[in-house]
Amino acid sequence: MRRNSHPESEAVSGNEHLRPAHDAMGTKERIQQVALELFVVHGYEKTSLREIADRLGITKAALYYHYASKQELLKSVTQPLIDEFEVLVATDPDRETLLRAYVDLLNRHQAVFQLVANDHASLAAAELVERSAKLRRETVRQLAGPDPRPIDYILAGAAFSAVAQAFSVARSVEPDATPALPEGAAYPDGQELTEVLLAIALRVLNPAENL
Amino acid sequence: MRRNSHPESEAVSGNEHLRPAHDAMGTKERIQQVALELFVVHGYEKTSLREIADRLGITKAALYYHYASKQELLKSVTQPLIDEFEVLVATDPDRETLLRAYVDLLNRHQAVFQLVANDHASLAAAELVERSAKLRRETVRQLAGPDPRPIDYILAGAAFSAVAQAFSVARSVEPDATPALPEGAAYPDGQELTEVLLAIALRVLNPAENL
DNA sequence: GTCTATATACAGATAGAC
DNA sequence: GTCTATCTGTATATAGAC
Repeated sequence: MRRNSHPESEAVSGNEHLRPAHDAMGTKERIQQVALELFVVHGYEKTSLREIADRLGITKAALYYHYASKQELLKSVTQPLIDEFEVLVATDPDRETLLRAYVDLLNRHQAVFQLVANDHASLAAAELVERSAKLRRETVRQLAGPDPRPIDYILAGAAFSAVAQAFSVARSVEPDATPALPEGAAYPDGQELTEVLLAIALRVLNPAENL
Repeated sequence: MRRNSHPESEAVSGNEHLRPAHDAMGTKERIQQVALELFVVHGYEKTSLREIADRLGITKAALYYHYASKQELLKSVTQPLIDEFEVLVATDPDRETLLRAYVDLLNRHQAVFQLVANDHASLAAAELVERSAKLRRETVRQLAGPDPRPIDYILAGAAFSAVAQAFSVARSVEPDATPALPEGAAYPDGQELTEVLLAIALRVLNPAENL
């Protein structure tokens, strides 16, 4: 990968005002933040670097100082979630631990989840199609339990998806797609929401005998 | 490149006054079919008209004889599913009827579901963001039952999503994302699959008291 | 109904000044 | 670290011949 220079170290050189790692890091993070927002709304392919730059009040060329390409910018946005998820499944946790950790991931990487779940094109551009498929395969396998029958895989997939969707409703990720709540009513959140999501998953994961 | 100027379908040439567009229908449908396949795999924005034309053995310009724009082609592909879905929810069916009809929709419009579920950009380009949000809102409302509390909406969303995901696993819509089955094992299909999906939904939709 | 050729637009990306 | 200016590729869409 090509690097123009190291913005973090250069600012400390002279007698300028303090513009340490702070400034460069701040810009990179603001770029990621704006890019993520636009990717989620318009999709990766439909979002142009011009649009990102305009929103930030800079030019396209300035973007290229921070990221070598549009693809690199996308990867930098999706990487933390994928890496964390892979570490999680690699520990081969039990059902409940896995589900709780998954809900924690949903909470901390909400927007990135929304992006990769709704925009396959961004998965492809980030070269994550295979890795994310493997993640889903592994998660389903762990949820399906030992000696799974076909129906157990179906239930595991359903439970996995139900948790994410229930989270999406409770956190109003797509407000237009959910009925409005009456005055005074509110969705559970925090630890209470985690318990609800866990309970939903366990409902689905009940043994298949009575199907 | 193929230069055949008369594809087929002279069978009804005596009936132009009754079915004037019949000649073009075959070609139009082949275009839709190829377009849908490519949209699903690469996403709407990443699929070029050149790619569609090449796959059909014609040129881009020929495409424009059949569809006024790329957007019109997309709309013609997504319209049948959306229209049918809207008719369905407009009948305000009971839970079980709705779920069975939904599974029927999944079966008959599998690829279109896959497209709009995984590619928000195509929803936007087809100007279906609002309509599909309303469809989901209405479906969730009907699944949540009368006098729903917040938790009932959460359960309804979870159940809705669980059915689609369970269907996707059982029909191996994304084979790489599902663990391989052992020799001789197979997923349920047809009426049996419908019953399984219904049972999963009803598991989730159980009253919320024991959450 | 399909072709060749082209108009037009805008995307991602680079060069070099400041 | 950001700018202006530009290169290059490719996309949608159109014009007009056959």
